[in-house]
Amino acid sequence: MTPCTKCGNVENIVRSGFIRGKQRLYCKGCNLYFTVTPPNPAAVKKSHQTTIVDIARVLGVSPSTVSRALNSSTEINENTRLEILRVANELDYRPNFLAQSLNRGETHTIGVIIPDIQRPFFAGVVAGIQKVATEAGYRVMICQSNESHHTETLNVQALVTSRVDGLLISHSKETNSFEHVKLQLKKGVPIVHFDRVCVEVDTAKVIQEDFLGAFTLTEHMILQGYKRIAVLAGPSDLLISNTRIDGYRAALEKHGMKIDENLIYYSNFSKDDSIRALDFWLNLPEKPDGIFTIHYANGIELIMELKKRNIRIPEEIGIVAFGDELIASLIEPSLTVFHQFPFTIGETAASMLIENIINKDGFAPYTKVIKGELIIRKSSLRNKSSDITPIKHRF
Amino acid sequence: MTPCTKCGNVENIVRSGFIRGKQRLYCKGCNLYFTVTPPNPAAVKKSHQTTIVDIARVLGVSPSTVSRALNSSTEINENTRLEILRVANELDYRPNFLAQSLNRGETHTIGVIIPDIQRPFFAGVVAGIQKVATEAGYRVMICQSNESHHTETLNVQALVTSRVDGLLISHSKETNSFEHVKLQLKKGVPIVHFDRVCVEVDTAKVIQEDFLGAFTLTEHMILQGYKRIAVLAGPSDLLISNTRIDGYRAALEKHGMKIDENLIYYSNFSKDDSIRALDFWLNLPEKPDGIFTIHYANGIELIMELKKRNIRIPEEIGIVAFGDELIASLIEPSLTVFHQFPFTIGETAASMLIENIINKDGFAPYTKVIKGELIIRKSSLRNKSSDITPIKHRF
DNA sequence: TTCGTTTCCGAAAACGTTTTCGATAGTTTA
DNA sequence: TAAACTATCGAAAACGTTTTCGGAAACGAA
Repeated sequence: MTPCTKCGNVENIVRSGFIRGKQRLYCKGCNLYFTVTPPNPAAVKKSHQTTIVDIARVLGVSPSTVSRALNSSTEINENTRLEILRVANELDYRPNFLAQSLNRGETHTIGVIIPDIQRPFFAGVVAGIQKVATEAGYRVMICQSNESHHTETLNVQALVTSRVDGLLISHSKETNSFEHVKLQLKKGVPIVHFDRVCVEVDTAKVIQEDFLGAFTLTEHMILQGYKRIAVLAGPSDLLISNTRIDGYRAALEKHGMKIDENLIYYSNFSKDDSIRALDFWLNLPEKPDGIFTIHYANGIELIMELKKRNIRIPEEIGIVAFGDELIASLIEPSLTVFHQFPFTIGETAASMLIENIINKDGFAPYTKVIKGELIIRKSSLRNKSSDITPIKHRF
Repeated sequence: MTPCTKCGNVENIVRSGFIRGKQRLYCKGCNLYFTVTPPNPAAVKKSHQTTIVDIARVLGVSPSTVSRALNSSTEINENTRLEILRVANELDYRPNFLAQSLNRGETHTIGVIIPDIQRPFFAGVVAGIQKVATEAGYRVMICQSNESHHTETLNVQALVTSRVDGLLISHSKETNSFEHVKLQLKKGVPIVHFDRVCVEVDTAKVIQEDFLGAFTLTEHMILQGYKRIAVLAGPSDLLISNTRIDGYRAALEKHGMKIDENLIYYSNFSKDDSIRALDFWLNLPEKPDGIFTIHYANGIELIMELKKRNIRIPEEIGIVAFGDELIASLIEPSLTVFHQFPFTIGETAASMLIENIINKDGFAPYTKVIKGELIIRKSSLRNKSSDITPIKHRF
C-alpha cells in the first residue's frame, strides 16, 4: 500500500473517497488526509518572460533592490544599479504591466468610446487622442458603441473593469439616459465628454461651435438670397442636433424670416432618411430652395440624389452642411461646409482627461469649445460678389 | 524620552540617525531600531471598488468561496452561491481585471498595430477586428505607427509590456527589418500579419489578391485598348507594392506588350509624389495613355490634377487604382478600382489570431487570401461593349 | 455501526511588482 | 572614540484574484 506522507507508516492508512478524480487516503495515526500524486515526470518549467526575481537570482540580490535599480531610486548604490541594469538588458527584461498596475492602482490607460471608428470624424478624433496620450505615457483602449445605447453601456463596464484611469465618451445617437456614466462618475472615474456630450452630467466637455456653425451656415444662405431653407436634422434626442437647429432658427430670426416647422426633418442620419426627407420637401406646396444638413454625409447623399433627379445645384436647390471631409471638396459641385477639426478635438479632450486624472481631487469640470470655419464652395454659391468672405460672428 | 516599542524602557534608547526624514532610535537593551511615527490622525480608509474580500467579509466566508461562486465552480453549494451573487450584485462588484490577468497569465486583450487609423482602409480593418474580438470576449488595443519604423518598434514593445495575448500587425511603409517581431515570436507571442505582411517571418497572414488584382486591372486596361500603361507604385521596400507591380508585368507579358521601366514610378504615396510622377511621365517622349495606381488615394489625386490641367479622362489618359472608397464612386469621373474588403480582412485576421492564442502549441501558420473585385467605372471605360463584365481570372 | 464516499469550504500559495520598515556596515562628528 | 549619522540593502506586506490541497461534515452502503 501507499505509506503516509507524514509518518511513512502503512498500517493506519484507509481510503477516503475520491477527490477531483484521484484516490484519496487518510492516515489514522497522523490524522492526515492526502492524495497519491504521480511524481509528474515532466515537470517542465514554463519558459516565461524574465521577471525581477530572475534578475535578483542571477545577481544574488533581493527583488526590492532590483526594483529600486529599475525605478532609479536614490536608495541604491550606483554600481549595483548599473550591474542590475546590465543584467536586465541582457535578459531583455520587460516590466509586467499588470503587476505594476495592480500594485500602483493605476493602469496608465485611457478608455475611449465612440459610435463608429469608420467615420472620418471619429477616426480623426482618435488620432488626436492617441497623439496626446502617447506623449503623456498613456495607452489608449478604443470601444465602438455602433450607435447602440446598450453596447455603449457594456463598453463603459468593460473599460471600468479593465481599470482604465479615465474615460473619453462621445455618446451614441440612441443614448437618452446617462445612468451608466453617472455611476462611474460617482465612483470617482474621471470622465471627459466630447462632441456628443450630455448636459445632465457634470463632466468636463469638448464641444464644437454647434450653434454658431449652424448660424453661420444659415446666414450664409440667407445672404446668398435663399428664401426657404430646410434642415435635415438628426435624432430629436441628440443634443448637438438640437443645438444646431437652434443656430438655424436664430439666423432666420435675426433676418426676420419666419420659421416653417415643415422644413425641419428629423432623421437618423441614414441615407434612406435623407431621401425620404427630400421626397417630403419636394412634395410640399412651397418647396425649399436651400437645404442645411446637420451631418455632412447627408449633404453628400443629397447632392448625389439631386443630380440623379436632374435638379440643378445651387440654382434650384442649394446645399450646406455641418462637418467636412475631403470628399466634400472633391464632389461636383463641391459642398459648402462648416469645417470642424476632429484632430484638435481629440487632442483637447485627451489633455483635459489627463489633467483630470493627474489632479483627481482638485479638478473642476469645464467646457472647451473648438472653433470651426465656414468654407464656401459651389453647392451654395449663387452670388459670388456679396458673400465671398466668411462672416465672423462671435456671440 | 520615547520608550522602546518592545521593552517599553527608556534608559537604553539612543538616537541613531535620520531615515527618510524621521528621527530614528535604537534600544541597546532590545537591540532594536525603530522610528517614531506620529499616530496618523486621519487614517482615512480609501473608498475603493468592492473586492472579493469585501464580499467575503460581509458573509463571513473565505475569499476562495466567493471566487468559486463568481466563477460558477461546481465545488460550491447552490444556496451559498446565490447568496454571494446577491451580495456581489448589491455591492456592484466588478472583478479586477488586472488581478485576474496577473493570476491567469492572460489578458484577453489583443494588440493591433496599423500605420494610420485615419485611412479608411485601416479603420475598416479595425472595425472588423473589433467585431470578432468582442464576440470572442477579447479587448482590443490599437497603436499607430504613423508609417514610422521606430514608432512601430515602440508599439510592439508597449503592447508586449501590456501583456497582450497576441499581436495583429500591418507594417509601416518604412519597415525593412523585422527583428522586433522575430523577437516576440521567439518569446511565444502569437502574431498575425495582415495586408502589409512580411515574408521572412513565419507568421499567419491575411493578404489581399495583390497580384491578381493588379493583373486584372492591367488586363482591363489592355482590353480597353490602352497601349502605354504607367504604374504609380509605393516605396520599393514595400512588399504589397512589388507584388502588385508583378501583377502588372504579368498582364503586359500575357498580352505581348513590352515593359517600359520608365513607366514604373516609385513613390511614398504622398500627393506631391503623385504629381511629380505625372510631370515625369508627361515629359516623356512617349507619354502614357493609362495609369495604374497602387493606392486608390493617389488615383483620386491624379484625377483632380488631370482635370486641373484639362486633360480628359479617360480619352487622353485613363486611370485605374487598387483599393476602393466611397469617394472613388462619387468623384467625376468615377474611378475604376479593384475593390478590397477591409472589414473582412480585419475579421479574418482577428479570428486567425484568436485561433492561434487558444491553440498556442498546435497552431501552424497559414496564409489566407481575401478576394477582391474589379469595379469598372468611368475613369477607364473607353469601349463600353467589349469589357463590361469583370474578367474572372483565378490562377 | 463503520468504512468508504461525496460535498462543501478554508488556508495558503501564486502571479510580479512596489513600498514600508528595519537592519547593517561604514563614516562623520563631537 | 563613542555617539550620531548615512548609504545601502533585505524581508515582508500589499495589490485582488485563482487554484491547489486538505479538512470536516454529511451521506451511503455493507
